[in-house]
Parts: sequence; C-alpha cells; structure tokens
Amino acid sequence: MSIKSSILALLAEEPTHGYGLKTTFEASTAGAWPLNIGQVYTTLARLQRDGLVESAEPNDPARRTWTLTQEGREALRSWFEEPVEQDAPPRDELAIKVLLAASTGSTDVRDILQRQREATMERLQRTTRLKREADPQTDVAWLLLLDAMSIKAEGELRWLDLCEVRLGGKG
Amino acid sequence: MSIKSSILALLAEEPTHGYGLKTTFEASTAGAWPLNIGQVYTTLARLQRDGLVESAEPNDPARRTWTLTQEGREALRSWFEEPVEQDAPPRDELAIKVLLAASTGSTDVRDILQRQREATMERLQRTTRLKREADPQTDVAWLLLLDAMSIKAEGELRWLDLCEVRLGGKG
DNA sequence: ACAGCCATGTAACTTGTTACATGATTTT
DNA sequence: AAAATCATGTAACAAGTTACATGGCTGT
Repeated sequence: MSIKSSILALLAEEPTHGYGLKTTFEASTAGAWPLNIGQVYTTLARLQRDGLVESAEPNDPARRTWTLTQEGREALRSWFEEPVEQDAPPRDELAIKVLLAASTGSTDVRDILQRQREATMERLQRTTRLKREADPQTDVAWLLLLDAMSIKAEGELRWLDLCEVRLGGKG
Repeated sequence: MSIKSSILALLAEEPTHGYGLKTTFEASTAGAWPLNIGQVYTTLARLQRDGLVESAEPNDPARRTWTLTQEGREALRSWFEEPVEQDAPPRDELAIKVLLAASTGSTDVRDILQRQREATMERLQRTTRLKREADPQTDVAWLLLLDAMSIKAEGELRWLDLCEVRLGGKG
C-alpha cells in the first residue's frame, strides 16, 4: 500500500500531475526509492477507479492535475493513524530460507548463514560510509533512511549469530 | 519469491503432493505463516509453466505428486546460494510514512511516531512472552522466528527515537 | 539538428492472495 | 449422521513492475 498511500499524501499537500508526483516522491524519500513513472499512472488510474482521487477537468490535456476526494482524504488519514504491521507479521525471506535449509537437508545451513553475514556486513559498511558523507543539516531524510538500513543490518547480524547458536547442534 | 522457493526446497527434500506442501511448509516455519492451500496450487501451476517442477504421471488423480526438474534444482541452488537483498533495499512502509508525514504538512509526525512506538512495544512484549513460554528443546524454529521479531521490534523502537531526534526541530 | 528532460499513457506480466466449487476419507 | 480433515483445483483480484509508444519543449 506504500505507493498508493504516498500518492495520496502528496496530493493532500498539493494537487499535482503525474510526473510531478514522481519527482516529489523521490525528493521526499531522498532518492532512495526511484519510482517508475509508468507506475504512477497505473496507480493513479487504480486510485481513481476506487474513488480516492479525481482529476480536475483536463483544461490542459498535457498536464492532468489530480486531487483527493473526500474518500481519499479519509483513506490517507487512516493510513497515517494506523501503525504499520499490527496483526500478521509479514513473511521474512531470510528467516524462511534459513528455516527451510535447516528443516530440509538440501543444503548446509552454516554456508547460508556465513554468506548472508558477509553480504550484510558489507551493506552495513556501505551505509556507515554514506552516513559519514551526508550533511546532517540538509540530508535529514536521507540520514533517517541510512539509520533504518544500518539498524536492520545490525539486527540481521545479531539474528544470524542466534541462528548459529540455536541450530548449533545439528551441523 | 519466498513461497515459490520454499516449495522448491520442500520438493527437493521429497516429492510431495500439493496439500502435503502446505502442511510441511507450516511445520517448517512453526505455524507462523499459514499458507492458503489455494496458493499452493496456483504456485505449483506457475512453477510448472516455468519448467521448475513436473508432476509424475497422475497414477492417482486425487493425489498428484510433484518433483523438481533439473532447472528447478538449479533455481533452488541459487536461491540458497545468493544472500537475501543484495542490490536494491526494499521499500520500507514505516520509513515512507514517517518521511512523507515530515515532508508534507498533512499530519503531525510526532503523533505517528508515538502511536507506532506503542504498537511496536506491544509487539515486543508479546514476542517476549511467547519466548518465555516456548520450549528451547523442541521449538527451535519457533524461537528463531520470535528472535527475529524481537530484534525487528527493538530496531524499530531505536529508529523511532532517532526520528524524534533528527526531526526534532520541525514540530 | 540532436540530446535530454517533461509529460502522458497502455499492455503485459509477476507474486501474492482470497473466495468459491467439489469431493473422498476419517473421526467423533 | 455429522463434522473435520484431506485433497484438488479455478476465477478473480491487488499491488507492484517493466517495456513500449508518443509527443512537446529546452538547451546546446
């Protein structure tokens, strides 16, 4: 739902045309997640179908401006209101991979753990370097994303160690 | 890709029929992620379409047994070999929400941070309690999943605090 | 003239997901 | 006899994603 909701959030700020949504979304998220322009239009079409956005009369057919409907404003409000991930924990690919490797004999779990550890450490070093290079005054959003990535990487490393411990017995 | 790959992993262990895949998947992941049975069949159909699995002659039409093809074995091997999440960091809904709330004025960021903090703390307490109740001898997979959830929740809380700090200036 | 950005959109596809229809076998 | 579990599958949809087709406008 992230992209749909993001578009609603951007339109709540200011009615905009499709291409503008792409650029403001990328600016808001510090360029970390490039947004394919085609996706903006397909998403807008679906939001319109669902009655969450509408386009003002296309005075300029080459620049169609979109606005939120009342329903769209409500959908946005509940997105902001409800915390992320309340009920079902989403499937975690790394966890699934490790557990399946452990429960089936098809591969050596410790190989997987080791390779993952290396990849994750590299990721952590990369984000650490980027954090050093960023400007705390101007790159607040970018820094927050880097924080999130670092924290996730550190957590992954901790978890990989726990796997080693808990699966220790069964080589 | 998790479900597709999981099915490949289970079939590598032992050729099975659809319903069996559901139960062994749920057993391998300690029941944390129930798998809709319909999805098993649609996924099997897609895997067959892509030449990764094949069903032995349906001697018993009411119990169709699936096996890996050579291509399927290779796909499984690369899934196990390649670490998760090498190139593009996946979109993070919580991060997007906070950044959009911060960059557009449509809502108070601190409300979002606070509500999320409460929900995440509850989640953390829930997993902690479940960990206490689990048996370290028999529930290894379940405990590892609980570890993963705890670590993620703790990371989320740390990140929310960082948000408060970094966004502190702009109410 | 040509490169590159601004701007629109459609078609097709992937993965995940649910709802529905159907029936056999097993347990209570 | 009824309920639960085992077992198969289809139809349809949601959300994300890419590739393609099209054209205007701007700067070099």
